[in-house]
Amino acid sequence: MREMDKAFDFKTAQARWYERWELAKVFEAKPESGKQPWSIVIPPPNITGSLHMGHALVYTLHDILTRFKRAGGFDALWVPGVDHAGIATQVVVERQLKAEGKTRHDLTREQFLEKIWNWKAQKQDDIENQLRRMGASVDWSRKRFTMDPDLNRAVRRVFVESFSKGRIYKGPRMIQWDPVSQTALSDLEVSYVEKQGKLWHIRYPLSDGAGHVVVATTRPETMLGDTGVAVHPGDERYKDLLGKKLRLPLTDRLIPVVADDFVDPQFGTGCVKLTPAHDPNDLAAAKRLNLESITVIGFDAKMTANAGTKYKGLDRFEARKRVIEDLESLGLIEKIEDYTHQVSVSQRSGAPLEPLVSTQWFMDVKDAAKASLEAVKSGKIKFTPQHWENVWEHWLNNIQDWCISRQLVWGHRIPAWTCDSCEKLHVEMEAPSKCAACGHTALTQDQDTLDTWFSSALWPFSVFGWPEKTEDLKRYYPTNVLITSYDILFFWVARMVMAGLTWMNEVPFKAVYFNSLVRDEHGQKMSKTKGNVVDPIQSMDDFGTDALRFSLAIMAAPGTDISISKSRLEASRNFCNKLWNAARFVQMNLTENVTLDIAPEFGEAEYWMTGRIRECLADAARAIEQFRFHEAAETLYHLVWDDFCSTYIELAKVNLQNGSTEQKAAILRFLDILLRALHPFVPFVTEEIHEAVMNGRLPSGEPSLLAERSWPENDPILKIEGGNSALIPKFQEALSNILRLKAGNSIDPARRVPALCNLPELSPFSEAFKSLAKLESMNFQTGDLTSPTRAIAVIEGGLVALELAGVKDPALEKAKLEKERDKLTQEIQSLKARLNNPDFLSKAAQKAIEAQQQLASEKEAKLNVVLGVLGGGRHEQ
RNA sequence: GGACGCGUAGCUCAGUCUGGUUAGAGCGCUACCUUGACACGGUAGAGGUCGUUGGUUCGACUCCAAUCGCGUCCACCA
Repeated sequence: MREMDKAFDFKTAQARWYERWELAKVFEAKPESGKQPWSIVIPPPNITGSLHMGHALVYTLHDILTRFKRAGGFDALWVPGVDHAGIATQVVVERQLKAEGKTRHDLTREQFLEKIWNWKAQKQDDIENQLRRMGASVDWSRKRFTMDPDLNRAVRRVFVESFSKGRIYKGPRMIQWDPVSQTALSDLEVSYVEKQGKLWHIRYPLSDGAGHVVVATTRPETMLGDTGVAVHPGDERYKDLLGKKLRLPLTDRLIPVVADDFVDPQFGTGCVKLTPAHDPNDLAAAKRLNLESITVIGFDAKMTANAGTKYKGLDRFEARKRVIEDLESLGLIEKIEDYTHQVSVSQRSGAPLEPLVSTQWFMDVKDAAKASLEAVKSGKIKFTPQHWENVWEHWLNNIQDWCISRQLVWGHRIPAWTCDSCEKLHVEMEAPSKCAACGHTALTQDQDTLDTWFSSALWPFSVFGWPEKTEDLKRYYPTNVLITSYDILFFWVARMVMAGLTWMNEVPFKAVYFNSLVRDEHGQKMSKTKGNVVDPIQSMDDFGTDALRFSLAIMAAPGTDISISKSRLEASRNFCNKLWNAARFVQMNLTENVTLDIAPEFGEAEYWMTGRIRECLADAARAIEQFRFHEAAETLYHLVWDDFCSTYIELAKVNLQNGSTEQKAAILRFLDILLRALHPFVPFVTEEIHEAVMNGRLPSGEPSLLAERSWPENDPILKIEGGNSALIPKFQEALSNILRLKAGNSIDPARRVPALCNLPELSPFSEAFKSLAKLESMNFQTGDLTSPTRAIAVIEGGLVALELAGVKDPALEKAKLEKERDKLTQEIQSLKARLNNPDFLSKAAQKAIEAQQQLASEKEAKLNVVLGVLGGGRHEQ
């Protein structure tokens, strides 16, 4: 039997245990076990990232669920993996190249890819080790990467079939173009930042010389591509201008004045310049009005030849300056206003985007969106918190075709080939050896790759080997729950549901839990610029993984943000230490013959403790099932600290030190149950204790690793009922009143005084009273205890007293009792008022009425006792 | 413009869905205690008219409405 240290040393425990678990393959799914499957897939972290608090939270919750289910008798599977993170990764590696003074164009596609693959291998290792540090009980034998060959096959399959069904198509459309990363983006990857800018009012002269119209714009350089000016059809001011031509300044073009409903006559001058090539609204209007589209800004964000020789080749922002200067010198600027407007930028690169018409691949997701909407409406997928269903509905109802092609090297290459000879497009699983149309053997594969989220969408079934009909797929799909953060509701969750319904004909998960945002100790969003980032790695180094996990879990109330702070981490560390020391105390008092299979001997304390455990385990299990992790953690926290440590161990100290083997066996059993219950939350400290205490005491056939043992709710010891459940709370009340009397009368806690109580049922605890309150004696006698030499306190159903000849402060005691009398009187008054109210009696539930009556009579009884003591007179018990 | 979340103790947060005792926790604070599991501990305390105003109800922190303050998302304004 190893001596336990005075404090839990998490540093050595952590690495040791993860290795042991992994070696024993505790976390590997066991399809052949005959157990019911339970599965969850990790939201694959980007290979660009390193562990932050958001991950730490998600992994903690995943792991609590997975370990809980594993212990609950399920064949629990948590699939780990990482995401290739297309743009993000390429941006990072290109930045590295830049540091070496190179660009990606100095390398061939293959060389560049090789560089990224090497980088990926390193990062993947890092991420996997971080998962291990978190204690994540993932099945490493099933780990996946979104660009694994199997997953690539799934991607190609979806692409090819979608194409053949017409759901994927290629064509020119307006997209958001990132001129820095040189790629198209989907609408979701665009964010809008507020910018202080100007609103330029520009005069466009009428071609007939009869004046001008004024248009307002935030982007003057686009005027070079204007092909019309629109006014509202009902706008009287411009009625006469309809159909007339304007001379577009700085060009030699004539453009028409046209009418369209989308114009707001109230805004600006009520005239809108139309630049169909560089604005989605203008493009839509131009289509309605049959206006042509002139591209004046190219993919490099420089002005094209269409912009005129004077501006051609200028960067768009440089061109803006020049256009304004030129207009000013022509006297065509009517006015310039300060104006705050939203500028679209790439979420990844931060570059200002350019709306451009470009030929890209798109996916029509309308049918899938409808089915996904239905899946949530019908309850096939349940959201926690539920209010995200509104957001879900709104987005899916307004969904647009998804631009899936990216002009990146890193990603799943689009399986499309064009015949070099006849230019026929072939979309196939494998490269065609020759063109099916003309027989030509030279074909060129599309250069583009797919949006990262394309492969992420397939994750819940691609990880199981789809499109092959694998055993894993059959067994573990659909998964039971998805835990992720709400900021990828559309990016990922929606697309997984759409893909799952389309390709598996079944939802990918039955529940979605949206985890909270982790903020700093003042509820501020963490950011590098603010410098308030709490690093999970640092937290684990300082306080231990268990402390980090427990802190996150106990704060994880659904739908609310989490504030992580040093003091919270300390509190959790202290909790782990408390558990450790309780175990240490138990362990140091156990002889070797005390084992878990010895039938325990029960006294009142054991009956009570059993009841508490039973209740708390049921509460905790229910809370976990409902994703109320904070409730589960808090329940167990108080079970350990208040019930087990403060109450039970104190009562059982005598037994623990001098009791029988059977009495000690009961204590051991309780500790064992607590370890099993806490293990999903704090796996390391519990496993470490388990080894130190249970080694050699486990029944034969019981796994020696705590990680393999069962959730304790069905432990036979918990079936034992009996005893008087009210006794221990009564004892606690009596004890704390005695302590209060000592403190209130300024008695040195160490000074032993005689005490009395008139509740004989508490007499079995007289030793406990004496040792816990440092009493000289504890006597029980019925009837009145009042006496001028005694300090008295009223408890439920009776009195406690301290013999304090000469020390007692009668005035103080009187004041205290009077205060209690007044409070009780007031409470009784309000209860009586309620109970005398005919409306209450006729309308309230019978149960509520009875509860109030019961309460009133309890308070009255107590008041009587207080009055009796105050009267100093005789008092019938 | 549309939708959603939050406002409870000095701080950070539970509780509100499902109305009914004296509204809880952790940290912090005050006093005392180094007692053989634990000072990462123990005991006793102080501290809240639950943002505001109305309404519903026998009864509101809880339900409804309005309002103020903070935050988020979606759409869009040339």
